[in-house]
Amino acid sequence: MGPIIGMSPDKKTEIPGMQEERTGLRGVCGVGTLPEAECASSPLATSVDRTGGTEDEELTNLNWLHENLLQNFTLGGPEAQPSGSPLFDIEGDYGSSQGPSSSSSSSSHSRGRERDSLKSKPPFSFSLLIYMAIEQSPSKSLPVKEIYGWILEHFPYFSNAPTGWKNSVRHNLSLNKCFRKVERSLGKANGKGSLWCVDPEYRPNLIQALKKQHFPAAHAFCTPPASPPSASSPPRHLFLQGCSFKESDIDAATAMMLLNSAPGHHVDPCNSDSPLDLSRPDSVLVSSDPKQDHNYSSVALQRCSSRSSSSSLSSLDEGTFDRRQSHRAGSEGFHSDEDSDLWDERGVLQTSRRPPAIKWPAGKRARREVKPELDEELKEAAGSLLHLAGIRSCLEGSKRTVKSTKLNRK
DNA sequence: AGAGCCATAAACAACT
DNA sequence: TAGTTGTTTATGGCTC
Repeated sequence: MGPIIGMSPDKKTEIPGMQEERTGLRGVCGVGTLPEAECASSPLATSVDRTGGTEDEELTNLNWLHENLLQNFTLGGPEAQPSGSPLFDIEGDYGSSQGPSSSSSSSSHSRGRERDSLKSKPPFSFSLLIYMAIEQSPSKSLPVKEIYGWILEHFPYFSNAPTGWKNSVRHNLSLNKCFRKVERSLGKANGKGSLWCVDPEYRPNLIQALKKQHFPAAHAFCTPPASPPSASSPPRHLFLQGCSFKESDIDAATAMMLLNSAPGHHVDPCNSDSPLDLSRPDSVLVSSDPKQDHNYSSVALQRCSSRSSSSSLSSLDEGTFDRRQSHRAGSEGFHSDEDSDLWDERGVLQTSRRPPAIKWPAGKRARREVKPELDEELKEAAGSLLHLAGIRSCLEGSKRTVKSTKLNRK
Protein backbone atom coordinates (compact mmCIF):
# COMPACT_ATOMS: atom_id res chain seq x y z
CA MET A 1 0.00 0.00 0.00
CA GLY A 2 2.61 2.35 -1.04
CA PRO A 3 0.28 5.20 -1.57
CA ILE A 4 -0.83 4.65 1.97
CA ILE A 5 2.42 3.93 3.68
CA GLY A 6 4.16 6.63 1.84
CA MET A 7 1.03 8.17 0.70
CA SER A 8 2.41 11.45 -0.40
CA PRO A 9 1.67 13.60 2.60
CA ASP A 10 3.26 16.32 0.59
CA LYS A 11 -0.02 16.76 -1.13
CA LYS A 12 -1.66 17.52 2.15
CA THR A 13 1.04 19.80 3.34
CA GLU A 14 0.46 21.95 0.38
CA ILE A 15 -2.94 22.82 1.63
CA PRO A 16 -2.95 26.38 2.91
CA GLY A 17 -3.37 26.73 6.59
CA MET A 18 -2.67 23.13 7.19
CA GLN A 19 0.15 23.64 9.60
CA GLU A 20 -1.65 26.26 11.55
CA GLU A 21 -4.67 24.12 12.01
CA ARG A 22 -2.64 21.35 13.48
CA THR A 23 -2.32 23.08 16.75
CA GLY A 24 -4.93 22.20 19.25
CA LEU A 25 -6.02 19.19 17.41
CA ARG A 26 -6.34 17.12 20.48
CA GLY A 27 -9.63 18.69 21.04
CA VAL A 28 -10.77 17.67 17.66
CA CYS A 29 -9.93 14.13 18.45
CA GLY A 30 -13.10 13.58 20.28
CA VAL A 31 -15.26 14.14 17.32
CA GLY A 32 -16.08 10.51 17.07
CA THR A 33 -19.37 9.42 18.40
CA LEU A 34 -18.57 5.82 18.89
CA PRO A 35 -19.25 5.12 22.52
CA GLU A 36 -17.07 2.06 22.69
CA ALA A 37 -14.12 3.71 21.13
CA GLU A 38 -13.48 6.60 23.39
CA CYS A 39 -10.27 8.02 22.27
CA ALA A 40 -7.85 8.43 25.08
CA SER A 41 -4.72 9.18 23.22
CA SER A 42 -5.36 8.21 19.67
CA PRO A 43 -3.08 5.24 20.02
CA LEU A 44 -3.04 4.18 16.46
CA ALA A 45 -2.26 7.43 14.93
CA THR A 46 0.81 8.17 16.88
CA SER A 47 4.14 8.28 15.32
CA VAL A 48 7.65 8.43 16.49
CA ASP A 49 8.88 11.73 17.69
CA ARG A 50 11.60 12.66 15.39
CA THR A 51 13.16 15.95 14.79
CA GLY A 52 13.74 15.45 11.15
CA GLY A 53 10.89 16.83 9.18
CA THR A 54 11.43 14.57 6.27
CA GLU A 55 11.46 11.54 8.47
CA ASP A 56 8.16 12.60 9.86
CA GLU A 57 6.69 12.05 6.51
CA GLU A 58 8.30 8.72 6.09
CA LEU A 59 5.79 6.20 7.21
CA THR A 60 7.51 3.20 5.90
CA ASN A 61 10.17 3.13 8.50
CA LEU A 62 10.35 0.53 11.17
CA ASN A 63 10.03 3.04 13.92
CA TRP A 64 6.43 3.55 13.07
CA LEU A 65 5.93 -0.13 13.28
CA HIS A 66 7.56 -0.38 16.63
CA GLU A 67 6.22 2.72 18.25
CA ASN A 68 2.70 2.27 17.09
CA LEU A 69 1.75 -1.12 16.02
CA LEU A 70 3.81 -3.19 18.33
CA GLN A 71 2.67 -1.05 21.15
CA ASN A 72 -0.93 -0.87 20.32
CA PHE A 73 -1.77 -4.13 18.78
CA THR A 74 -2.37 -6.99 21.05
CA LEU A 75 -0.11 -9.79 20.11
CA GLY A 76 -0.85 -12.01 23.00
CA GLY A 77 -3.57 -14.49 23.50
CA PRO A 78 -7.09 -13.90 24.58
CA GLU A 79 -5.98 -13.20 28.09
CA ALA A 80 -4.09 -10.27 26.74
CA GLN A 81 -7.22 -8.78 25.33
CA PRO A 82 -9.39 -8.08 28.29
CA SER A 83 -11.30 -5.48 26.47
CA GLY A 84 -12.50 -7.98 24.00
CA SER A 85 -11.16 -5.97 21.18
CA PRO A 86 -10.48 -8.26 18.34
CA LEU A 87 -7.68 -6.24 17.00
CA PHE A 88 -5.93 -4.17 19.54
CA ASP A 89 -6.37 -2.60 22.85
CA ILE A 90 -7.91 0.56 21.62
CA GLU A 91 -8.70 1.80 25.07
CA GLY A 92 -5.16 2.81 25.52
CA ASP A 93 -3.97 0.08 27.80
CA TYR A 94 -1.17 -0.78 25.55
CA GLY A 95 1.60 -0.74 27.99
CA SER A 96 0.89 -3.98 29.68
CA SER A 97 0.93 -6.70 27.17
CA GLN A 98 3.14 -5.57 24.43
CA GLY A 99 6.72 -5.87 23.62
CA PRO A 100 9.64 -4.26 25.32
CA SER A 101 9.42 -1.17 23.24
CA SER A 102 6.26 -0.12 24.95
CA SER A 103 7.55 -0.14 28.45
CA SER A 104 10.10 2.54 27.97
CA SER A 105 8.05 5.22 26.39
CA SER A 106 8.17 8.40 28.33
CA SER A 107 5.51 11.00 28.56
CA SER A 108 7.45 13.36 26.40
CA HIS A 109 7.85 10.61 23.93
CA SER A 110 4.13 10.11 23.89
CA ARG A 111 3.55 13.77 23.41
CA GLY A 112 5.89 13.75 20.51
CA ARG A 113 4.14 10.86 18.97
CA GLU A 114 0.85 12.57 19.43
CA ARG A 115 2.24 15.59 17.76
CA ASP A 116 3.44 13.58 14.83
CA SER A 117 0.21 11.73 14.61
CA LEU A 118 -1.41 14.93 13.55
CA LYS A 119 0.58 15.11 10.41
CA SER A 120 1.41 11.53 9.70
CA LYS A 121 -0.97 9.67 7.59
CA PRO A 122 -1.65 6.28 9.06
CA PRO A 123 -0.03 3.48 7.14
CA PHE A 124 -3.32 1.78 6.57
CA SER A 125 -5.39 1.82 3.52
CA PHE A 126 -8.87 3.16 3.79
CA SER A 127 -10.11 -0.36 3.57
CA LEU A 128 -8.18 -1.35 6.64
CA LEU A 129 -9.24 1.74 8.47
CA ILE A 130 -12.83 0.92 7.72
CA TYR A 131 -12.30 -2.62 8.72
CA MET A 132 -10.79 -1.63 12.02
CA ALA A 133 -13.59 0.76 12.68
CA ILE A 134 -16.24 -1.81 11.97
CA GLU A 135 -14.53 -4.48 13.96
CA GLN A 136 -14.29 -2.15 16.88
CA SER A 137 -18.00 -1.76 17.04
CA PRO A 138 -19.90 -4.14 19.30
CA SER A 139 -22.32 -5.06 16.58
CA LYS A 140 -19.60 -5.33 13.97
CA SER A 141 -21.47 -2.89 11.84
CA LEU A 142 -21.34 0.85 11.62
CA PRO A 143 -22.96 3.59 9.65
CA VAL A 144 -20.73 5.71 7.54
CA LYS A 145 -20.87 8.55 9.94
CA GLU A 146 -19.52 6.48 12.77
CA ILE A 147 -16.83 5.14 10.56
CA TYR A 148 -15.87 8.72 9.98
CA GLY A 149 -15.92 9.27 13.67
CA TRP A 150 -13.77 6.30 14.42
CA ILE A 151 -11.19 7.32 11.89
CA LEU A 152 -11.20 10.86 13.14
CA GLU A 153 -10.92 9.70 16.65
CA HIS A 154 -8.04 7.39 16.17
CA PHE A 155 -6.32 9.10 13.30
CA PRO A 156 -6.38 12.81 13.98
CA TYR A 157 -4.53 13.26 10.79
CA PHE A 158 -7.85 13.28 9.07
CA SER A 159 -9.11 16.06 11.26
CA ASN A 160 -7.19 18.47 9.15
CA ALA A 161 -7.34 16.55 5.96
CA PRO A 162 -9.68 17.91 3.37
CA THR A 163 -13.05 16.29 3.32
CA GLY A 164 -12.07 14.21 0.38
CA TRP A 165 -11.08 11.42 2.68
CA LYS A 166 -14.70 10.90 3.52
CA ASN A 167 -15.39 10.51 -0.09
CA SER A 168 -12.63 7.96 -0.19
CA VAL A 169 -14.18 6.11 2.69
CA ARG A 170 -17.50 5.94 0.95
CA HIS A 171 -15.78 5.04 -2.23
CA ASN A 172 -14.07 2.17 -0.48
CA LEU A 173 -17.23 1.00 1.13
CA SER A 174 -18.99 0.93 -2.15
CA LEU A 175 -16.24 -0.49 -4.21
CA ASN A 176 -14.57 -2.90 -1.86
CA LYS A 177 -16.04 -6.33 -1.68
CA CYS A 178 -14.87 -6.65 1.87
CA PHE A 179 -17.70 -4.48 3.02
CA ARG A 180 -21.33 -5.04 2.69
CA LYS A 181 -24.21 -2.80 3.24
CA VAL A 182 -26.76 -3.69 5.85
CA GLU A 183 -30.11 -2.08 6.11
CA ARG A 184 -30.83 -0.67 9.49
CA SER A 185 -33.22 -2.67 11.53
CA LEU A 186 -36.82 -1.63 11.32
CA GLY A 187 -37.11 -0.72 14.94
CA LYS A 188 -34.00 1.35 14.70
CA ALA A 189 -34.93 3.57 11.89
CA ASN A 190 -33.03 6.54 13.18
CA GLY A 191 -30.16 7.85 11.24
CA LYS A 192 -29.39 8.12 7.64
CA GLY A 193 -27.99 5.51 5.38
CA SER A 194 -27.18 1.93 6.00
CA LEU A 195 -24.93 0.07 8.28
CA TRP A 196 -21.77 -1.36 6.90
CA CYS A 197 -20.19 -4.53 8.02
CA VAL A 198 -17.33 -6.73 7.00
CA ASP A 199 -18.10 -9.59 4.76
CA PRO A 200 -17.17 -12.67 6.75
CA GLU A 201 -15.97 -14.32 3.64
CA TYR A 202 -13.27 -11.77 3.22
CA ARG A 203 -12.48 -11.15 6.83
CA PRO A 204 -9.52 -13.55 6.90
CA ASN A 205 -8.00 -11.70 4.05
CA LEU A 206 -8.47 -8.40 5.73
CA ILE A 207 -6.87 -9.84 8.78
CA GLN A 208 -4.05 -11.07 6.71
CA ALA A 209 -3.64 -7.76 5.01
CA LEU A 210 -3.74 -5.96 8.28
CA LYS A 211 -1.34 -8.33 9.87
CA LYS A 212 1.03 -8.14 7.02
CA GLN A 213 0.76 -4.46 6.84
CA HIS A 214 1.54 -3.79 10.42
CA PHE A 215 3.90 -6.65 10.70
CA PRO A 216 5.16 -8.16 7.51
CA ALA A 217 6.88 -11.02 9.20
CA ALA A 218 5.00 -14.07 8.24
CA HIS A 219 8.13 -15.26 6.63
CA ALA A 220 11.58 -14.35 7.62
CA PHE A 221 15.05 -15.12 6.60
CA CYS A 222 18.18 -14.28 8.38
CA THR A 223 21.10 -13.61 6.12
CA PRO A 224 23.20 -15.54 6.40
CA PRO A 225 21.16 -17.94 8.43
CA ALA A 226 23.92 -19.88 10.04
CA SER A 227 26.81 -17.51 10.12
CA PRO A 228 27.69 -16.32 13.58
CA PRO A 229 27.88 -12.62 14.13
CA SER A 230 31.28 -11.15 14.10
CA ALA A 231 32.57 -7.76 15.01
CA SER A 232 34.07 -7.21 11.62
CA SER A 233 31.12 -8.29 9.64
CA PRO A 234 28.60 -5.73 8.50
CA PRO A 235 25.34 -5.52 10.37
CA ARG A 236 23.14 -8.37 9.54
CA HIS A 237 19.78 -7.80 8.06
CA LEU A 238 16.64 -9.70 8.37
CA PHE A 239 14.51 -10.06 5.38
CA LEU A 240 10.95 -10.17 6.47
CA GLN A 241 8.96 -10.79 3.42
CA GLY A 242 11.37 -8.73 1.48
CA CYS A 243 11.72 -5.94 3.97
CA SER A 244 15.25 -5.59 5.06
CA PHE A 245 15.55 -4.86 8.73
CA LYS A 246 18.62 -4.38 10.72
CA GLU A 247 18.81 -6.94 13.37
CA SER A 248 18.85 -4.25 15.97
CA ASP A 249 15.40 -3.30 14.83
CA ILE A 250 14.00 -6.65 15.67
CA ASP A 251 12.83 -7.01 19.19
CA ALA A 252 11.59 -9.86 21.20
CA ALA A 253 7.98 -9.12 20.50
CA THR A 254 8.66 -9.41 16.85
CA ALA A 255 10.34 -12.69 17.33
CA MET A 256 7.61 -13.96 19.54
CA MET A 257 5.06 -13.14 16.97
CA LEU A 258 7.03 -15.01 14.42
CA LEU A 259 7.22 -17.90 16.77
CA ASN A 260 3.50 -17.74 17.06
CA SER A 261 3.44 -18.10 13.35
CA ALA A 262 5.16 -21.40 13.74
CA PRO A 263 3.12 -24.57 13.45
CA GLY A 264 0.89 -25.94 16.06
CA HIS A 265 -1.56 -23.14 16.08
CA HIS A 266 -4.02 -24.37 13.63
CA VAL A 267 -7.20 -22.49 14.24
CA ASP A 268 -10.19 -22.53 12.09
CA PRO A 269 -10.90 -18.92 11.30
CA CYS A 270 -14.50 -19.69 10.84
CA ASN A 271 -14.83 -20.82 14.40
CA SER A 272 -12.79 -18.15 15.91
CA ASP A 273 -14.61 -16.11 18.47
CA SER A 274 -12.42 -13.20 17.83
CA PRO A 275 -12.40 -12.38 14.22
CA LEU A 276 -9.16 -10.55 14.41
CA ASP A 277 -6.99 -12.33 16.84
CA LEU A 278 -3.47 -11.53 15.91
CA SER A 279 -2.23 -14.10 18.28
CA ARG A 280 -3.54 -16.67 15.92
CA PRO A 281 -1.67 -15.90 12.80
CA ASP A 282 -2.72 -19.03 11.10
CA SER A 283 -6.26 -17.92 11.20
CA VAL A 284 -5.63 -16.07 8.05
CA LEU A 285 -5.90 -17.28 4.62
CA VAL A 286 -2.63 -18.51 3.30
CA SER A 287 -2.47 -19.02 -0.35
CA SER A 288 0.19 -20.08 -2.67
CA ASP A 289 -1.91 -19.28 -5.61
CA PRO A 290 -2.23 -15.58 -6.25
CA LYS A 291 -5.00 -16.17 -8.65
CA GLN A 292 -7.08 -17.73 -5.96
CA ASP A 293 -6.46 -14.93 -3.60
CA HIS A 294 -9.08 -12.71 -4.99
CA ASN A 295 -9.51 -10.75 -1.90
CA TYR A 296 -8.23 -7.78 -0.13
CA SER A 297 -5.51 -5.96 -1.88
CA SER A 298 -2.56 -4.55 -0.16
CA VAL A 299 -0.06 -2.95 -2.38
CA ALA A 300 2.16 -2.07 0.49
CA LEU A 301 2.53 -5.67 1.29
CA GLN A 302 3.31 -6.47 -2.21
CA ARG A 303 5.76 -3.68 -2.30
CA CYS A 304 7.31 -5.02 0.78
CA SER A 305 7.26 -8.62 -0.16
CA SER A 306 7.79 -8.40 -3.82
CA ARG A 307 11.42 -7.67 -3.49
CA SER A 308 12.05 -10.69 -1.42
CA SER A 309 13.27 -13.92 -2.69
CA SER A 310 10.63 -16.26 -3.88
CA SER A 311 9.42 -17.58 -0.63
CA SER A 312 6.47 -19.74 -0.09
CA LEU A 313 4.74 -17.00 1.80
CA SER A 314 5.66 -14.10 -0.31
CA SER A 315 3.12 -15.19 -2.80
CA LEU A 316 0.36 -13.95 -0.58
CA ASP A 317 -1.06 -11.83 -3.20
CA GLU A 318 -4.48 -10.38 -3.30
CA GLY A 319 -6.58 -8.87 -5.95
CA THR A 320 -8.84 -5.98 -5.44
CA PHE A 321 -12.43 -6.26 -4.62
CA ASP A 322 -13.37 -4.26 -7.54
CA ARG A 323 -17.04 -4.66 -7.69
CA ARG A 324 -16.99 -3.61 -11.25
CA GLN A 325 -15.35 -6.89 -12.02
CA SER A 326 -17.74 -8.87 -10.01
CA HIS A 327 -21.34 -9.56 -10.40
CA ARG A 328 -22.95 -6.85 -8.46
CA ALA A 329 -26.61 -6.35 -7.98
CA GLY A 330 -26.78 -4.14 -4.97
CA SER A 331 -26.47 -5.34 -1.45
CA GLU A 332 -28.69 -8.30 -1.98
CA GLY A 333 -26.33 -9.66 -4.53
CA PHE A 334 -23.66 -9.39 -1.99
CA HIS A 335 -25.07 -12.06 0.16
CA SER A 336 -23.49 -15.36 -0.22
CA ASP A 337 -24.88 -18.72 0.56
CA GLU A 338 -22.14 -19.35 3.02
CA ASP A 339 -23.05 -16.60 5.40
CA SER A 340 -26.73 -16.57 4.97
CA ASP A 341 -27.14 -17.54 8.57
CA LEU A 342 -25.81 -14.18 9.53
CA TRP A 343 -28.99 -12.57 8.34
CA ASP A 344 -32.50 -13.01 9.39
CA GLU A 345 -35.53 -13.03 7.17
CA ARG A 346 -35.69 -9.25 7.05
CA GLY A 347 -32.14 -9.00 6.04
CA VAL A 348 -31.15 -7.67 9.41
CA LEU A 349 -27.71 -8.44 10.49
CA GLN A 350 -27.53 -10.79 13.42
CA THR A 351 -25.08 -9.24 15.77
CA SER A 352 -23.71 -12.39 17.19
CA ARG A 353 -20.04 -12.00 17.76
CA ARG A 354 -19.49 -15.49 16.62
CA PRO A 355 -18.97 -15.53 12.91
CA PRO A 356 -20.96 -18.00 10.95
CA ALA A 357 -19.44 -21.25 9.96
CA ILE A 358 -18.41 -20.42 6.48
CA LYS A 359 -18.38 -23.28 4.11
CA TRP A 360 -15.09 -22.66 2.51
CA PRO A 361 -14.60 -23.76 -1.00
CA ALA A 362 -12.27 -26.66 -1.32
CA GLY A 363 -9.59 -24.47 -2.76
CA LYS A 364 -9.80 -21.96 0.05
CA ARG A 365 -9.77 -24.58 2.71
CA ALA A 366 -6.83 -26.29 1.17
CA ARG A 367 -4.95 -23.07 1.07
CA ARG A 368 -5.13 -22.76 4.82
CA GLU A 369 -3.20 -25.93 5.33
CA VAL A 370 0.33 -25.24 6.33
CA LYS A 371 2.88 -27.13 4.41
CA PRO A 372 5.57 -28.95 6.38
CA GLU A 373 8.39 -27.17 4.59
CA LEU A 374 6.69 -23.94 5.44
CA ASP A 375 6.66 -24.94 9.05
CA GLU A 376 10.36 -25.58 8.98
CA GLU A 377 10.99 -22.23 7.40
CA LEU A 378 8.91 -20.53 9.98
CA LYS A 379 10.67 -22.40 12.72
CA GLU A 380 14.00 -21.37 11.39
CA ALA A 381 12.93 -17.81 10.97
CA ALA A 382 11.48 -17.67 14.42
CA GLY A 383 14.59 -19.18 15.88
CA SER A 384 16.76 -16.69 14.12
CA LEU A 385 14.72 -13.82 15.34
CA LEU A 386 14.63 -15.11 18.83
CA HIS A 387 18.35 -15.50 18.71
CA LEU A 388 18.77 -11.97 17.57
CA ALA A 389 16.39 -10.80 20.20
CA GLY A 390 18.45 -12.44 22.87
CA ILE A 391 15.99 -15.15 23.49
CA ARG A 392 17.09 -18.72 23.43
CA SER A 393 14.57 -20.58 21.51
CA CYS A 394 13.65 -24.09 22.11
CA LEU A 395 15.20 -24.91 18.80
CA GLU A 396 18.58 -23.97 20.08
CA GLY A 397 17.94 -25.97 23.16
CA SER A 398 17.18 -28.90 21.02
CA LYS A 399 20.34 -28.35 19.09
CA ARG A 400 22.34 -28.26 22.27
CA THR A 401 20.71 -31.43 23.40
CA VAL A 402 21.63 -33.11 20.19
CA LYS A 403 25.17 -31.86 20.45
CA SER A 404 25.59 -33.07 23.99
CA THR A 405 24.15 -36.37 23.03
CA LYS A 406 26.66 -36.74 20.27
CA LEU A 407 29.50 -35.83 22.59
CA ASN A 408 28.36 -38.35 25.10
CA ARG A 409 28.30 -41.00 22.45
CA LYS A 410 31.83 -40.13 21.46
C1' DA B 1 5.39 0.04 -21.63
C1' DG B 2 1.74 -1.96 -19.65
C1' DA B 3 -0.89 -3.75 -15.81
C1' DG B 4 -2.48 -3.53 -11.29
C1' DC B 5 -3.52 -1.17 -7.15
C1' DC B 6 -4.69 2.70 -4.40
C1' DA B 7 -5.94 7.49 -3.39
C1' DT B 8 -8.36 11.29 -4.78
C1' DA B 9 -11.70 14.06 -7.08
C1' DA B 10 -15.93 14.74 -9.08
C1' DA B 11 -20.58 14.04 -10.65
C1' DC B 12 -24.89 12.29 -9.82
C1' DA B 13 -28.98 10.28 -7.65
C1' DA B 14 -31.45 9.04 -3.64
C1' DC B 15 -32.50 9.94 0.82
C1' DT B 16 -33.29 12.41 5.37
C1' DT C 1 -33.55 23.09 0.45
C1' DA C 2 -29.39 21.58 2.39
C1' DG C 3 -26.81 18.03 3.90
C1' DT C 4 -25.72 13.17 3.86
C1' DT C 5 -25.19 8.83 1.79
C1' DG C 6 -24.13 5.71 -1.89
C1' DT C 7 -22.55 4.76 -6.60
C1' DT C 8 -19.85 5.39 -10.48
C1' DT C 9 -16.28 7.21 -13.36
C1' DA C 10 -11.96 9.33 -14.18
C1' DT C 11 -7.30 10.39 -13.19
C1' DG C 12 -2.67 10.33 -11.28
C1' DG C 13 1.01 8.16 -8.68
C1' DC C 14 3.41 4.21 -7.58
C1' DT C 15 5.36 -0.40 -8.17
C1' DC C 16 6.32 -4.59 -10.59
